[in-house]
Amino acid sequence: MAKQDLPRPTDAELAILRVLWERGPSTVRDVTEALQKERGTGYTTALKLMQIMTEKGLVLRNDSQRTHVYEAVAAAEVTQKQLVSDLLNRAFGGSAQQLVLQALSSKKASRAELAEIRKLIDEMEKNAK
Amino acid sequence: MAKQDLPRPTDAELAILRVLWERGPSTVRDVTEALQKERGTGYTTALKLMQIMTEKGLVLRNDSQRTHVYEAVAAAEVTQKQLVSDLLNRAFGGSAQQLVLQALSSKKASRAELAEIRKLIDEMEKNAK
DNA sequence: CTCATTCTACGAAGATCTTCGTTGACATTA
DNA sequence: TAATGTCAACGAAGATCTTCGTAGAATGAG
Repeated sequence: MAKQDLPRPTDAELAILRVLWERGPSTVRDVTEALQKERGTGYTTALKLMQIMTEKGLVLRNDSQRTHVYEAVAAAEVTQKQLVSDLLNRAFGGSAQQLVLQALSSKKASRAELAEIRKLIDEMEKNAK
Repeated sequence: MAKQDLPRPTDAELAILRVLWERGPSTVRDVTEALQKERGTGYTTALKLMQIMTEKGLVLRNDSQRTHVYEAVAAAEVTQKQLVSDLLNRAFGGSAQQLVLQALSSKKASRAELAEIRKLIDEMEKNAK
């Protein structure tokens, strides 16, 4: 039990999770290099963040080798869903419709994306009671 | 010019903005009472937050009366769009489609809501090139 | 005018976030 | 084995967030 007690990741933590989601299990060096470009993150900074994330349970550390290997505990989809749900409650009063509206208009989706979303809605209507 | 330089509101700040959006221009006392119930926010806490928000430019203060009246600078929709766009970039690599998917599945929308969203997509498809 | 009430201002405390310098352990290689 | 480089651990500094105690100014009642 327990499993969904993961705290909301901070901005810097989320950046690290994104690297882990993309690369799979990685070392501090790997993550640092990935973040070096987009944020200029230094090695000890990434290390410290990943140590804290280990304490929080956001990542898992394999220290059987001298060079530790970290991996995200929750899959991208799980964390993303949590973040959306959180934003939904904090800023939209729970109205998924409003959020979807803002999401679609903030970054105008392509025709193909719209079609995909429409397909999704069809599915949901079928499954809705 | 300038106008969209508003910083991302923190959790506590967002709670205050939600009250201002709902009630319109309000006093510290008004806001405190609204937040007292859902968060147990005290008077000086709300006051301090609103003072900080004034400095940040998130709210406007009318101090022509002894009891100051505050109002949100940005309409709900503007701030919401910013928050969604922000989350989109931080957690979804810019894929609006993925975000919409998570939003719809996290809080299963009602049949009516789904219909609304579908209508929205129809509009967007029409306007898309 | 005096007292009690209501308000804003100020500052500080504790928590969290982010960054990084330093240290000592370990590994590689010359 | 001695020198060099890589790594995790630790602590601390500065920033921001959140809360609230206290003080002083304005207002209204008696």
